Amino acid sequence: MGVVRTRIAPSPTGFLHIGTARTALFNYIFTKKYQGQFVLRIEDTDIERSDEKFEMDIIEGLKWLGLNWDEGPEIGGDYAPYRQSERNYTYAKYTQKLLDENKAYYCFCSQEELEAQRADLISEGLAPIYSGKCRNLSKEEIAEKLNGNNKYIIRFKMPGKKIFFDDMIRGNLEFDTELVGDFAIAKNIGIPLYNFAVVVDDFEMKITHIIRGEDHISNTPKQIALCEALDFPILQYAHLPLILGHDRSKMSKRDGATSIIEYKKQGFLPEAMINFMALLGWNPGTNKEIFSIKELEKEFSMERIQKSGAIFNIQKLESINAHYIKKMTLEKLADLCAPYFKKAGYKTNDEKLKKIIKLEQERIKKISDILEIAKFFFEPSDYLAEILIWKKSNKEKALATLKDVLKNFESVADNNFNIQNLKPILDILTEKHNGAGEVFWPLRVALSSQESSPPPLEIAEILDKKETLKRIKIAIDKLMQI
RNA sequence: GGCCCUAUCGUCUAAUGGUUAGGACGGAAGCUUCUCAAGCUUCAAAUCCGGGUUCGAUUCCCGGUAGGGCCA
Repeated sequence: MGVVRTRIAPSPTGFLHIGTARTALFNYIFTKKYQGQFVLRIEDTDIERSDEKFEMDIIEGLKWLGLNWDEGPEIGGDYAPYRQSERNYTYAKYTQKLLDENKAYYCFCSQEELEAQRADLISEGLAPIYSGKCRNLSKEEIAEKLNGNNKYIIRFKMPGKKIFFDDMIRGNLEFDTELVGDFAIAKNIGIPLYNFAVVVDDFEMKITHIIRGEDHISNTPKQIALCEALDFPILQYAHLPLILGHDRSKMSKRDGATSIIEYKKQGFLPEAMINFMALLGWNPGTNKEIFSIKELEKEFSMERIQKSGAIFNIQKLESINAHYIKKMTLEKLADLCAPYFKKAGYKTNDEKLKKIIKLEQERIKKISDILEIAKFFFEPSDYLAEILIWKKSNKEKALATLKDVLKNFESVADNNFNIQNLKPILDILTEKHNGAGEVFWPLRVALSSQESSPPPLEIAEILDKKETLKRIKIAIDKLMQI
């Protein structure tokens, strides 16, 4: 394969959603595999709907995922600018060329007229294409209408023929352009419409491979026809299957976050997102499921991309995320968790934090889970006295064991208050009270204020002697009141 | 409405013209000194339908059906 140049070309009319992120990923790993260049181009031709905040979100999201580009709006490159709104002179040049060569024409048909035609054609069961009314206006007619300030658009003269292309994922695809008709390419000389701007930019930016969503398949024949008219080379196309919502339709808000940054906020790790997205539509052909981005760069192949759409399944994402959390070093995980405690107003130190993280590491699926699952270390919550009683036990026994534990713990020196020294005590009490449940359960609930938690001694050590005794006393008081 | 794409457990997917149709997530059960989590073991769960081609089709072909996409 020669030089590979790819691009991700999002419109800043919305946040970076999972589909665009996944397309970016496939472009990125494909490009890296062939040591090519990856370009970010902002397609902001729709000025009304484009917003800088969306562009920022897109850039932030891609960077967070680690999908760095070699050329783009904020870093420049040989083919700058990389924002379509700044490239009007380029589009104007090619629009004029098509007009001069009689490959495009002014169309003065009104919106109402066009819609009426469409409706007619559809009701007759025909393809809703443009009639070609303005195709052969004379120079005089055009000049007259232009002078008369008539509203117009510029249409491309679609050659009536079949267009074939070889999709890297789907194989040979054939389209009859008779069924497409003369489509609009520009609102004005310098104001291009989607298909035209894409073709011009991909040529100007020397893109070689277009890897994009399946939703662009039917745009491809239009773009190829434009390439032919402009004497541009035909590029390699690869159309990725779509990411679907729970009901197999397009992803909507209730199927997941609107922005990739939302996943970051929810505590997903970028490496998990990458891994998950890669598996949505691609597989290595082996049972291996965990891939770093570097491994993907090596093992990725277009041949193994799926043809059918994939439903976005957050549980799978969570399980992959949990995997990466388990593999993470304590230091790194602590760094990621610390802000959640800080935000909640809990003061901690490195040592305590690491102990907590070590204990909870295998219990969280997302970083954000840490606060909910570990806040009891900082402040006990109120709980029902009844939950102190083990299901196979009763109030009297719970009270007796807690009192016993309290008495024995009190005798341990402050600086010896750790698992190692506490365990023998619990072993003796377990024997004395006929079963681990009789001792572990009430103590654990007393320390954690909840029915499910890590084991009691691990908690006690982190809490320290003073806090442990305090919580046991509270539990005893609670039991006495029922 | 036209055109295009797609079809394997609930989900993501593997496989091959001949397999007990494999794995993962999720689910169920069990084991692991109380609970949770993790880990391990086990179980349930799929080739859309109908025709061909073939000794044999989940796989190749055709037609349906369903879903999706684009055309505004």
